[in-house]
Amino acid sequence: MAAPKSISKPVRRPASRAPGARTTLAGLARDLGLSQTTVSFVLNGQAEQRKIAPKTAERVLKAAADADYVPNGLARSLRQQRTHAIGVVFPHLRGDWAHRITQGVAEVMSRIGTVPLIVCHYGSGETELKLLHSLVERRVDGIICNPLADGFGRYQQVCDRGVPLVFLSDAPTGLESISLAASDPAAVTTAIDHLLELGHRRIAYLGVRDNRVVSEARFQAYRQALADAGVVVDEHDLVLVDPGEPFDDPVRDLLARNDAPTACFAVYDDVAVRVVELIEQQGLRCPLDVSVATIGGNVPLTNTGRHVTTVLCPVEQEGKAAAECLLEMIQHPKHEPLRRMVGGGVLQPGHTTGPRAS
Amino acid sequence: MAAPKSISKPVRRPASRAPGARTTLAGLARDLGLSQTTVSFVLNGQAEQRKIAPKTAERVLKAAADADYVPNGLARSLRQQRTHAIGVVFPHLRGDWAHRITQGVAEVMSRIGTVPLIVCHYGSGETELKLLHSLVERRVDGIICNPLADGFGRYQQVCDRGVPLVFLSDAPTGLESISLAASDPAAVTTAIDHLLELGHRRIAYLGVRDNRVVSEARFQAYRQALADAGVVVDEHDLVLVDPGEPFDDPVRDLLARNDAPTACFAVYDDVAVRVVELIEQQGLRCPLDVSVATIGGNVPLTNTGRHVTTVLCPVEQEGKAAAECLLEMIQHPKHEPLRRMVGGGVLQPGHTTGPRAS
DNA sequence: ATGAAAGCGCTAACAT
DNA sequence: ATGTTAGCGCTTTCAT
Repeated sequence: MAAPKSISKPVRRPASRAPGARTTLAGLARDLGLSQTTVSFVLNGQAEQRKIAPKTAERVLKAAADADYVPNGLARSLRQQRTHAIGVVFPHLRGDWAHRITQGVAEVMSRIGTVPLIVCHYGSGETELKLLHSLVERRVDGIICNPLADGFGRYQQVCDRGVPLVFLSDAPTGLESISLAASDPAAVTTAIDHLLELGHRRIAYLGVRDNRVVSEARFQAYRQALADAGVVVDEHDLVLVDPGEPFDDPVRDLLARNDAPTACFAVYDDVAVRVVELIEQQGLRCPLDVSVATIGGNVPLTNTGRHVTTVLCPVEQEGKAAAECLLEMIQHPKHEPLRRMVGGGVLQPGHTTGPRAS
Repeated sequence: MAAPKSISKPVRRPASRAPGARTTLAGLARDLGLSQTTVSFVLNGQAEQRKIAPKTAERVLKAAADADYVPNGLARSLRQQRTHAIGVVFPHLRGDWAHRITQGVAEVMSRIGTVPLIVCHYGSGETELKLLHSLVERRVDGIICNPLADGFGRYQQVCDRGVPLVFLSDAPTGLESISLAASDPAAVTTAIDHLLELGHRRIAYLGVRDNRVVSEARFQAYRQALADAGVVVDEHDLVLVDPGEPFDDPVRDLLARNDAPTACFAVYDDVAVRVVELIEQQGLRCPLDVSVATIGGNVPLTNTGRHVTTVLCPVEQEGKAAAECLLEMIQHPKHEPLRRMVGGGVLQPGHTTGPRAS
């Protein structure tokens, strides 16, 4: 019989033990002279249920507190196949939009002890892809995403990999297989109809070529609303700038024309605010010379004395709706894609007038 | 010799196999007739280094792609003791502040393939505690946090648990042991001095009791700047509202007084914007009747025709500085606490005047 | 009322 | 050039 090479097997550490060595469940159990099972049960509040002796439970709790034990969520999630985290993917965090959305999301998710992890790709599809991949790798329980117009492949991938996905606010055409929570696009119609009712027939469109589906959808709704009213759109009244590009020059050109439009529809409320400034800088009055309408409620200013008519969107409700969709999908996989439209879009008038008699 | 109970050991599954069963490294290796080691090395781009036959490497890559293999980040992180994620904790996501901060953070972190996971507690200390705990449990590599004034215990805990922590923007007194990246508080002094130079002696303070250290710090800097100039502050000129509470009434009262102040300092730029609106609503002109100064650069409007003097903060730089601090701490633990002050605070004048001769 | 042990899916030190 | 294997720290079934 060959002599054993060594009594204690050689220990192989994945890395040199970090100096801030953390207490583990095993360590705790060893110190207490108990099994991991018992300690685990107590720490997860199952002491009663598992008939652990109250004295034992108490000892465990005390030891855990003394050692400042923090369970390793990675190990737990790996074992449970559940992270109790979701990803929320935004193209930007400007204005109050992301704030209000996530507030709605957090409210719903806190009910099941799930934390929304927010990521932001600043409009870059490449970054978005990396972030989505990272979230999938991290095995989040689901993802809420405000989609880019050209990201279909990425979103499909997420779904194929089995991660529940809900689109937020935007309704990418061609991906009806993915759930969606959004504001009713009727809000645009509300705004345009309001201007039409005031007598405007020349309503400019101020938009951004920002690669977002909502931009396109709003543009279409604008055209449709005018078409429905039998109004022909002058192509010169369409101002579409690239993201980041200032509105200054195109808007000035627009206003300087002899046949300048009598009203503007701004695709987002921050655009509206900027346009009002430009109008006033041009020595024109708002709404007397030019009326401005928009969709929003994200820029606080639009509701407080700015000369803009806003169709207020219930943004938090959108966040809640998205979160509820996702919850449904997490709890009952194998679902038809859900579509939740948040009504609302309340006209907040009073800052628009009819066109001046010329 | 006792007969073996069974050829194949009983399999114990933690849960019923999810229907969307995912490919694992083991499965891939089995299908390829290779060891996990080989597959792992190839998939981690160490094929060359480990002298894997190019043909083998190719086979592995193809199989992984075909199976749409996504590595399990939980398992990887558990093993490597590294998540390649950091937490970024905000009290709110309003305005452009969080957007600009995270842009700076992301820029730095992307260099080392680490993703910033943003969380938001909406000003609630209780929620903040939960979020910090969750991040620690999830074993993020570090945390950047814009602290609340009463959260010392929570932050100390994070540090004690061995997670690198950097404070953002705010400088909690009494926690000098924690690293910090912030804007130079000299910005407040710049603003106040500017107003003093214009001849103002009655400079109101418009602030929020929002539980943030920066609010307190700015308030103190305001008092100090005036004290240094030998100006006595009228306690009636101090307007401090609770978070969420509107400024409308207190500001109207302030302006309606016979001895109304000739200038205002607003603690944040969104406050400034609101105050200008209120001033104009009162039929006063800004800056002719009342000048307004603030610190910021987060509300786009302040720089575009609003009648406010702003000391512009290089917000992205603050984010970058915080991220660089954190990086340093992650890569070299056992560090003295770092303090990085971002200079800047460029006076953007032109919208403030001296007091009117009375 | 408590414990033993089998994994979750991956990495990496150590063979061969 | 490729394989074996011991964990990372936890949950949970089954046995006692």
